[in-house]
Parts: sequence; structure tokens; C-alpha cells
Amino acid sequence: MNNDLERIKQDLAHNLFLKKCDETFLSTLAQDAQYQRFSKGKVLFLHEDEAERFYVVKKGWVKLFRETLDGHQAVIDILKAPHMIGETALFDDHEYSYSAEAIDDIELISLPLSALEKEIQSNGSVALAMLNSVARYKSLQEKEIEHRSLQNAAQRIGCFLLKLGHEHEGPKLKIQLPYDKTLIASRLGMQPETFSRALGKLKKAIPLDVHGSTIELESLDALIAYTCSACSSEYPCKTTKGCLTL
Amino acid sequence: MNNDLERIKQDLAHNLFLKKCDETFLSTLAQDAQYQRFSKGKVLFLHEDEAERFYVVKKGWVKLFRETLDGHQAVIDILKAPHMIGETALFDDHEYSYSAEAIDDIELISLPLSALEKEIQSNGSVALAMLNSVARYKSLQEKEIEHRSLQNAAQRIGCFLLKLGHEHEGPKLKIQLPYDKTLIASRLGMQPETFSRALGKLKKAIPLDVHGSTIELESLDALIAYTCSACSSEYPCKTTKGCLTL
DNA sequence: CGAGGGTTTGAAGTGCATCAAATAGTGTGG
DNA sequence: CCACACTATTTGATGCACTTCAAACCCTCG
Repeated sequence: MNNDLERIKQDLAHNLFLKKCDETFLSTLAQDAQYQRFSKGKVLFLHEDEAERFYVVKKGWVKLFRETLDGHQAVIDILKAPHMIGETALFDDHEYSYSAEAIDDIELISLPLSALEKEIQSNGSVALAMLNSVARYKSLQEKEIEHRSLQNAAQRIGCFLLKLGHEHEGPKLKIQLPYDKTLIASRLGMQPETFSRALGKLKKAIPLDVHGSTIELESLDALIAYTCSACSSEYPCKTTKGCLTL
Repeated sequence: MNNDLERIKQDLAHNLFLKKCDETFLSTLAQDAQYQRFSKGKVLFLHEDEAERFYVVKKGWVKLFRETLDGHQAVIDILKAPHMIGETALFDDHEYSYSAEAIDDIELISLPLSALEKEIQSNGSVALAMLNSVARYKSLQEKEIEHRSLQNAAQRIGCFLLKLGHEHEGPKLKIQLPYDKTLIASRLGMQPETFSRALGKLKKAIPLDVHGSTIELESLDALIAYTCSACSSEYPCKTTKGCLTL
């Protein structure tokens, strides 16, 4: 039992926000925590559901999205470990602001929102840490709005590849797509067909080899020139460095 | 002098976040505050400028935007009193995450970020209030991403009108556009020509009279049906009720 | 081997952007 | 009060980007 609590606390500490929180709070959280596994396709919760718990992704990928009355879907983000999900429902009348779905077989840690709420009200440093987390996410979203308005399909793909390729050093670098091309397409706000064709267009514009879900390219420079000209930041930008989400 | 401080504090208290902050903090802020007037077109600061101050709008409208290397512009938001501008630079390495421009003759209150930073670090309730403000803004931005992905031009205009019309009660309601049609177009992520044509399309779809910047319509119902079918929330939604920004 | 999902390709249509030009509206000085 | 200059808005014509629908292809896995 004690071991379990320790294990949960260790897992929680992978999250950038929770890492900054103090021991006692993590212990409180861990007491009412539970591991959950879901298989591919499972809907975790729906937009505007009443929110009592939030989640930390431990394994796999989760899609955040909204669905319109006439049946279309907008993907807000696709997250993996160690991201949090649903924590901002606290400020949204305790309703989730998006739906969430497992796109993999996933493992989550489920945590009570009430404990988080109590803590940010009484513990200034936790509130500050969460403020940091939410504010950083906000500026990523501003960039998202910019990109969806000003980048064309091929450039959005290029930007996505840059985020994936940022850590590699050598000249020839190999990028592994993290999930389905169809899903990447929806993450980038385009149709699968458009993704396929835009990747073809990218291939013609810059030297690039595509084999299934692996992409190899000589150097980033050409890709950067092609992609980042339609962006407000120069290349080694916060999105590529910080790489919070994909 | 004392009168001045009182006046500033009163002005600051119009802002939803600052209203929740305590007297002593407002006094500290007010000591280093200054009123500033700018005329139409004045650029207040640029994206990635080093940020030392944030602003509260007292009068007029301010456009927040980002500009790409190849010269295109994405409008993030257009704000009026009593909104804050630039406060989240605190969490973005003290750089503004957007450029800001007066689209009117405006009046601002300029405030030191350092005082805000100090306060949120030492005063939990201020951190909490700011967390609230940022988190709410975040879910509005999620909706913004959704709308730009899934609504067509006429529906985006309809949604904009619904935000303007939400407070009126009677059946026949008159809506006054708050600023240039060209600017509304950029706010909604479309060209001025597209705005004009999409408004024409809207006029054909639902009963609607346009006279310059005044729009009259019989009832909201038809507009709601037309617009909100491509949205994830049903009509009296948070955007229309809360009406944080236009 | 066959089924089923993911991916690509083709053909056709739609929505929006762009370029160009006409029109309406506003403020100015005479 | 009018003519002019200037800006905002509309309209027309055309092109491009992306979507949609349909079908083929490919790959994996039972």
C-alpha cells in the first residue's frame, strides 16, 4: 500500500506542474488516485460533462476535441505523457471544455479535482505553478490560431516535422511519425487526402524521403526556410524547443 | 496626488482580475501607474519585445496580432475596456506573445509587470485570481480554434453578431457593429471582400437588415439556427453570455 | 488468403483569396 | 454647401487550396 502511494507520487512527479508542488499535496492527491487503462477508441469524457477528476497521461496518446451539432469534429490537441488533462475544468464551472479519447491503448492516473481546487486556494505556490502551466499553454494556443490562419497545409506539416526533429543533431535525420497520418491530419486541421497530397508537395519542394511513417531528410535548413517563412517566430522557436504537445 | 492615486485605483477596479485583488496591492500598482493616450494606428509594442509593463484598456479598442516573416498578419483578438494586455508575458520569458496596436484613439493605464510578478509570487489569492482569468481565456481560445476550423465565413459573422446581440431583449433588435467591417473581417480570419459577400449570404439565409454599421433583425432564432449548428455548444453559450472579448 | 483499416490517387466541386474596379461614405478646405 | 481627397465597402472575374466522393492500393493481422 505504502509502496503504491510512493509509486503514484513518482509517476505524478513526471508532470511539469505537479513536480513543482510540495510533498504533502502530492500525498493527498495520491491517496485518492487510481491507475486506469483504456483501450483504443475509448472516450474518457465528453465536452461539457461535469468534471470531478483530472488526469495525468502515463502511457499512450489522448486526443482532445470538440464536436459540433452537425457532426463535425475539431481536434484541439493530442497529448502524451506526462501531460495533464481536464484540470482547467476548475475554472470552467466544473465542466470539461473538450472531449477526450484514447487513440492508443493508454494508461492514465485519475485524480480528484476537489483536492487540486482546495490546494490552489490555500497554497499560493501551487496556484503559481498552475498559473505558469496554463499561461504557457495559452501562448502555444495563440500560435496555433496563427498557424491555422496563415500556414498552408504543407507548411503546417513542415512545422509538425520540425517539432519532431528538433532534438536530432547530425546532418541526416530520421523522423518517426508518432501516430496515424489520418490523425496528424486532423491535428493539423485538414483532411487525410489533403495531408497525403501536401506531403507530396513538400517532398517536391525540399529533399525528403518518406517510407511509411518514417521520414528522412538531409538537413533541417530547407524545411525551416519553407515552413517558417509563414510564421511569426524564427526557427529555434518556443514550440520546437519546448515541445509541450504534438 | 492622493486624488490621482484614488482615481487610478478606481479605474483599475473595473478589470475583473484586479477587482479581486486587495487594496494594498492596487495601491502599490497605482504608485507606478501612468495614464497613456495613443492615437489610431499607434503600435504599443511588438511580438517578442521585452516586456516590462502591462496595460489596462480604459477607452477605445486595441488589436492584438502576430505578423509573419512574409508579411501576413493574424489577428488574435480585439479588446476594449476593461481588459488587460500583455500580463501573461510574465510566463513567456518576459516577452510579449503578440503585437498590439490602437485601432482608435485610446486611453490605457500602464502598469509595472514587476509589481504584478512579485505579488503573484507572494500572495496566493492574487495568483488564484489571475489563474482564473488566464484559464477562462484559454477555453475561449479553444473555442476560437474550433470556430476557425469548422465554421464558414457567414457562420463566423453570425456568431459575432450573437455576441453583440446577447443583451437585447425585445423581438426586433438592433445591433451596432463596434468597429470597421474590414477589422471585423480580420478578427474573424477572413478578407474584407469575403466579409462583405458572406454578410450578403447571411442576409439571404435569414431576415436581416443592414444599414452601414447597423444591423437589425426580427429575432435571434433564425440566426442561432444558422450559426450554432456548426458549433459545439448550444446557443446561450459562454461566449455569448460572458462576452469577454469581441 | 481474405478482411479491414490506413493511405494514396483521381475527378469534380466549393469556399475563400486575389486582383481590379466601381461605389458609397466621410472629413476637409474653399 | 459643394468639390475634392481619401478611405471603407461592395462587386465582378478569376485562380488556388482544400474538401468531397469514389475507387484503388497497400499493409497488417487473424
